[in-house]
Amino acid sequence: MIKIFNTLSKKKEIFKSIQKGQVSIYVCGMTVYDFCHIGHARVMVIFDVVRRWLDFSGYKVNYVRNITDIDDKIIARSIQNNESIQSLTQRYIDEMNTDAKSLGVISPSREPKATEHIKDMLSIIQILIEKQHAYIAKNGDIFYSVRSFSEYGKLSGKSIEDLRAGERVDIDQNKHDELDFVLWKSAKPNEPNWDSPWGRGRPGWHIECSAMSSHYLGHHFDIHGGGQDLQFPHHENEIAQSEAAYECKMANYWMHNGFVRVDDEKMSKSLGNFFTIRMVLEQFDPEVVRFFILRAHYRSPLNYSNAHLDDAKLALQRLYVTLRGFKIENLEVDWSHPLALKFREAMDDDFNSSEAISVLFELANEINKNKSSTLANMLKSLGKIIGLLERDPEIFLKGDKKISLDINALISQRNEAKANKDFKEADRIRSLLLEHAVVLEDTPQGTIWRKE
RNA sequence: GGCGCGAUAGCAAAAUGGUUAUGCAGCGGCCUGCAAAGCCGUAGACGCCAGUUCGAUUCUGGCUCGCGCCUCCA
Repeated sequence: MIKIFNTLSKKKEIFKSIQKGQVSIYVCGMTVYDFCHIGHARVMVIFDVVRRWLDFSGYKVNYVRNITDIDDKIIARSIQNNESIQSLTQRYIDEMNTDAKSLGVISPSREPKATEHIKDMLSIIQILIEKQHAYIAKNGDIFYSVRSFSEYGKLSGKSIEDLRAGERVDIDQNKHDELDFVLWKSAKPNEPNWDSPWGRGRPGWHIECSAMSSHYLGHHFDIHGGGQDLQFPHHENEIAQSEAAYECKMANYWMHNGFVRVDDEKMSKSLGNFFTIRMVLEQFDPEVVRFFILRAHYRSPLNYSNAHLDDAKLALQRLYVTLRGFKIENLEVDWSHPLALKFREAMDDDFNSSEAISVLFELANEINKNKSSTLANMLKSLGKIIGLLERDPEIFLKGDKKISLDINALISQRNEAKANKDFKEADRIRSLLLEHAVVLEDTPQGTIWRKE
């Protein structure tokens, strides 16, 4: 029995899918005009684990994560770069996929692009106009009439009156009401545009998700996810569009992940305090980054710093050191084992990967005590379910970067020195290796090494 | 101004109305030529003030501080 914290009710609810044995998930993905940062990594990894856990739990998962490939920032960047929008967005889609792959994120079932669904957007807009939830303004833009949707604000807990009281800038004079948002922008010179019944133009920000989610998952689907910052206005507006157009509930469960922070401030493009995934991976193993993300609960804020990544690295090393030397072939888990059960209960309880990972350490302790290959097998199998511990421990522990020293030769020399009781020489060699971040371990089976 | 979230040991981070979270770091031991890894033991916590309760870190109220959304943002 899986429980999910639903933003709509602000409570954990028992998950029940619309169709037995199947789950439909829509997650708002990236706007592709730059490299992804660690905040994007968090969304990708968290919903990757959600889909993996649902899949593991026996559901057939249909997971859609969209790509926004047309918006103001993309247009601005394309002009700035003197690069076509098509080339710019494709370039960053490729970069995003590279990052996702290195973080162990399984590709979604579908990754639709906004520009491939203009027709779907136009048809919703048409319905909204017919149902008088949208209107054509004097300048040709089409706006959604927020006050026409009585449930507006139900996701984010905002009331229309409070919003009016807020400080808003640059109110578009074409709007009937300052809260209204744009569905379709009439064409402007030097901007990409598409044909529509109301003249050429391009879509507003929110309509693409209403269009694509209904296209791939239907008017009513199970889970809608994204970063906390999308709760308002983006997801609120999606609900307004979809539910007004189709007259049914859009998604049963809304999931929002917490922010990545830097020095207790939200990591964001506008603050400029972001670290791209690419930058971080220059210093840290991608699995360390994934582990770092999953070690915190998905709804909690996650403070980013090198020290915290170092900490995550040491922790993950412990698990791999534990796994070292075991031959693992069978990946079946014995779910009657108390620790396996504890892992499962943690994941069932709103995807508590933090608690689930703590179980991995409890297992590691048992394995180190008893050298149990059954438990080692369990450790690796549980890790695999959430996309961790899948590599050969030797490869993780030794790293894939070339080391300029001949480690094996130096180990032999040291062993010779040790045999001659020349401990000064033995320690000199060990220090030399340590300067290159190579740590030696003398075990009953001989001397082995790993990267620091 | 409106709405919401959080405050856990040196750091990070979960759960929980009474029983060891977990990882790193610390201390004492075992192992080792010495280390490393591992094991055993140990210390250290629930922002402040009230209330409910036999008992609260956990529930309720107030306060303080921090953060987020209300404008593009995962």
